[in-house]
Amino acid sequence: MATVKDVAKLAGVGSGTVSRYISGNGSVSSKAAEKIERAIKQLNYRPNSMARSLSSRRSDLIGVWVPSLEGPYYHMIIRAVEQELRLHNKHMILANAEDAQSDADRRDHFDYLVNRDCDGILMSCSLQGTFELARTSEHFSNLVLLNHQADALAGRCFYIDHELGGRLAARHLTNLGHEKIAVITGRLSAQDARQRHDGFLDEISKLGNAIPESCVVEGAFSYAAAERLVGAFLDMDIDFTAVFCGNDKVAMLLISELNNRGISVPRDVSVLGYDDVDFAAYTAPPLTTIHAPIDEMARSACRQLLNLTYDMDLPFQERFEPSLCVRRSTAALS
Amino acid sequence: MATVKDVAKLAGVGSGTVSRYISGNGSVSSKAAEKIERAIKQLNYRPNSMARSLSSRRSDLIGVWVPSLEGPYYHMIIRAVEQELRLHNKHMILANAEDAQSDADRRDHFDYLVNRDCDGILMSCSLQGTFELARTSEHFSNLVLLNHQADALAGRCFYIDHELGGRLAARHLTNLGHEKIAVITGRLSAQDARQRHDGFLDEISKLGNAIPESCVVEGAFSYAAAERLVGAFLDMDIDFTAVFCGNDKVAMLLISELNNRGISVPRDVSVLGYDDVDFAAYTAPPLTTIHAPIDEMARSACRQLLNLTYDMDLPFQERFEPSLCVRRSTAALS
DNA sequence: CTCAAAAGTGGGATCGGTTCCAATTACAAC
DNA sequence: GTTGTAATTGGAACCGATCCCACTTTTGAG
Repeated sequence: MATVKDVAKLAGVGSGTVSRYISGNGSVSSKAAEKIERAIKQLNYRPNSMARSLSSRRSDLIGVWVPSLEGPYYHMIIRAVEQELRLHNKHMILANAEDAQSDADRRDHFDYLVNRDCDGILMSCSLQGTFELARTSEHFSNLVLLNHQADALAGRCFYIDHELGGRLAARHLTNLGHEKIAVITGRLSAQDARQRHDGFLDEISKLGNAIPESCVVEGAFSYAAAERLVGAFLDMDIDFTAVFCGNDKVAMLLISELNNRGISVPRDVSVLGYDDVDFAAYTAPPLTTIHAPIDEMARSACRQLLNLTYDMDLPFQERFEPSLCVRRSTAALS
Repeated sequence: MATVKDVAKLAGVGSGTVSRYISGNGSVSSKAAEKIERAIKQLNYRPNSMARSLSSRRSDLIGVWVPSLEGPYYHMIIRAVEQELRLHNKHMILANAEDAQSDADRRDHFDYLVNRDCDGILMSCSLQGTFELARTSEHFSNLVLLNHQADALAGRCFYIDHELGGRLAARHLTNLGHEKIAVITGRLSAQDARQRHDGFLDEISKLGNAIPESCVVEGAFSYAAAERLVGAFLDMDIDFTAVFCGNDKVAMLLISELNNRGISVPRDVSVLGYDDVDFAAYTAPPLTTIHAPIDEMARSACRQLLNLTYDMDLPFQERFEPSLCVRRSTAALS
């Protein structure tokens, strides 16, 4: 493999000139540029990224930490981030903490990124522990958070206004005439689940309704956990005509299990999802859900991380608004 | 940040000794080891990965090329690969060619990985073009392919026996008494889609049935394309009691659209999926499908890539067998 | 106790870039 | 033609590891 020196020699210039030509930092005469260009072509030269990183002290690597890769949610984030980074010729390295059993494990996953000397880190988290993780990290300054609002990280938190999302959900179900509503939330220790929950219940009460605590079920959201949760929920014999689910995965699962028990959606029961993940439009029936602009949020976070890390000036926005997306899993109470 | 030299000085040993201690290549006396260990702790030393890579000429980076990140299929691969690589302290960098418009674009995406000097590349492809891409690459030797069999790459191709999968599908539907069967396949220029298709039709004819060409519909598999495909398919007014779908995404979509048109699954029509992706068990009704061990295949490919690249000796296997997974989207013909 | 083989060691050369600096050249204004 | 400023240049120093080599120490067999 050819090196800068080879190129410099062939082009009859100094190695510094070649470097300047390639990086675009500093001026190079057009005569020299032409000779260098020719030499690069002739030698089929490609800069060595390790050498470049060592010497310039930037790896051009962005670490992405996610708590899980099961289901569509985090995948949508990965997809958006990969695309955005590729646009700027940065590379993503990924750490999935799904198999972590403890905070120490989660830190290991974090270190897996840090040890790679990535220039910045994007954490998609909502669990309390993850934020603490970020806080104590030495990489604090080039860190950006998805799905968490924290004063200490003002300007680096990207989030969807889930409280609003909860309100939209409450209004939709109320507008349809539903009063006996059950709620399946994610872990309320997670900020985003909490906000949806709070927004929903507050709006419900503002609308003159009240949901007894026994109608609110809390649980985790992996497919397996959600399956258990939904089963347990239906066995509780709660009297409801509509269910507000903490995410689309749970909504889909719930519909499946309701069908299984001979209950038809939306004829007998309305089911409202949350997130509007990729498959939400294609279930049977297609999910009415709260559309969360996950993709745009991820892109924004990514752009701001690039700004912070590489002193760029890309446009971004921290807060995103969800919107109601009506399909066919909810219907007016007959 | 502390360097080897700092550690060496503090420990009162040479830098080579520190390096040997850390990498485990070469012997270090227990006395020296102890001093080094102490110094590392005291200085909070962490090796610089770029310097290490430059000097050792290995980046410990594995490139993963996928044609798309839409839907669960490739995500399952990403998830498996990330986990397997992390286990061996390698890092994944990802290139998603979803936005590629041409072969040149796809090559750009490939170069995006190569330019990063990754040590090995795993390509998950089935399209013809991708294989050509791999063939002409200078990284040929440390390349492993998912979902493609090619003689030129014997020992580096990891695949599921889709012909068998097609046969299993044919037998299942035939056993249930279905004769009027429609088929929705992926692009037949892709090897894996072709194999499913061929296996299915061949087995059907072995079983004494025949499917007219007009009952076989070919199309692409993005959600949007699949939606159009399914709509067009249903508008064709084919007479069928069962449909064999090229993947679960299409099966889910088809069920949704059938419901929409007042046709119930499996009462009126049986729908058979393929792949057994993560959500297949949770649709309404849960999908009967051909389980493809995607996860294990990806892990195997990854392990063999590690073997080739880092001279390891991890167990692997090239061929995987699909199996029938009966849930509730198919039923006996009444 | 001797001596050869093995184990352990220090430090310099090296990997392939970037970046700084002093020196040179180009150019415009007068 | 002179001068001052800006553009351009070559090359050395450096980034922080690995790894080789020559050397010293330890080990154990006889």
